[in-house]
Amino acid sequence: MKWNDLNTESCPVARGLSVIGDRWTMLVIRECFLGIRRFDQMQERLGITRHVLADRLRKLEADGVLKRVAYQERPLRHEYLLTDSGKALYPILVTMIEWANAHVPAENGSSVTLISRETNDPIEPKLVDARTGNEITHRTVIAKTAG
Amino acid sequence: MKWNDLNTESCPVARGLSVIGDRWTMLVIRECFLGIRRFDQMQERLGITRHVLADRLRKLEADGVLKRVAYQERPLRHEYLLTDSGKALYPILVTMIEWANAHVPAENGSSVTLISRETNDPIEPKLVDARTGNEITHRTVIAKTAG
DNA sequence: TGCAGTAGGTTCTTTTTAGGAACTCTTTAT
DNA sequence: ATAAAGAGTTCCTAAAAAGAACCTACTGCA
Repeated sequence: MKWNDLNTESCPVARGLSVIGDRWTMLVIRECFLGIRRFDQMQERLGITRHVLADRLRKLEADGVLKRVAYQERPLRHEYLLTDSGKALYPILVTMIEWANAHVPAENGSSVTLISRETNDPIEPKLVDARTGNEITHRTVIAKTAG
Repeated sequence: MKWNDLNTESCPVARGLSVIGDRWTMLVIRECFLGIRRFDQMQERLGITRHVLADRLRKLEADGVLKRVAYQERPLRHEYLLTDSGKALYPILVTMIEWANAHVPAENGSSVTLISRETNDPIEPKLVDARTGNEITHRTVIAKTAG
């Protein structure tokens, strides 16, 4: 199977990966959540090559995750903003942060944690079923294929 | 920045991606959650090349996500099982499924949804703070760099 | 008028990674 | 003795990413 066939798959994991399953894409998204909007700024912060960054931004725009918005004419300049679909990636980012903090040790001690914007208290992400409030684990939930 | 420098970064997003930020890795993990344990079975189901699959399994084992366990001697054969660290990836898989179902249309209508193992009811994943029960969104939570 | 600077790319060239197919090795099954 | 299963490895080609330089409007300044 070629990589590009993934997004035609019925499995949502494969479809999701066809958009964000790439070495750089989630880092670009991270920058967007941190308020970074411009090409050069992203390029410098990430250390990504300009070529690859241009490519990823194009793809993310095509996939409806980012939108390219002019912030000035003459010369025409654009910035990249998260769409609603892009903002909806936040839970993925948060669960990744949580997993990595717990399971991938940083080589230098420092790290990044999540805190409440209101109270400054650290938060402890947990995935629950909105209907019942029960925690979601691989023991309580299964995937089901629907026609 | 080279890809391999990512895992030394203090950002947990980058560290997480150094393990799972790859075209195939989460699909291999998906197979594991579906109970697939053997090389040939994974290879056939995924359509991945044997070469790349062998490489990914080696890396996942090195990163402590999978463990390689002998299920027979003579000839010696191994199977791949999720470690605790690997099982802890389940919330990432679930949030990805949820996002893709909402934001990446399948080209053929069919899809996969999550249901409760007990009641068979569909579940609706939601990320909350375990301490307060409040939903986590990019408006309520920020990242903080520590030490 | 000309020169430097800024923003957002594109064009090379070289290295890495992936795809595709065939081959190996060990052991049981026919 | 021959074939098949299971888990890879080898080799060779094609696609992507790294790295650096270059291009195209402008603006501001001397």
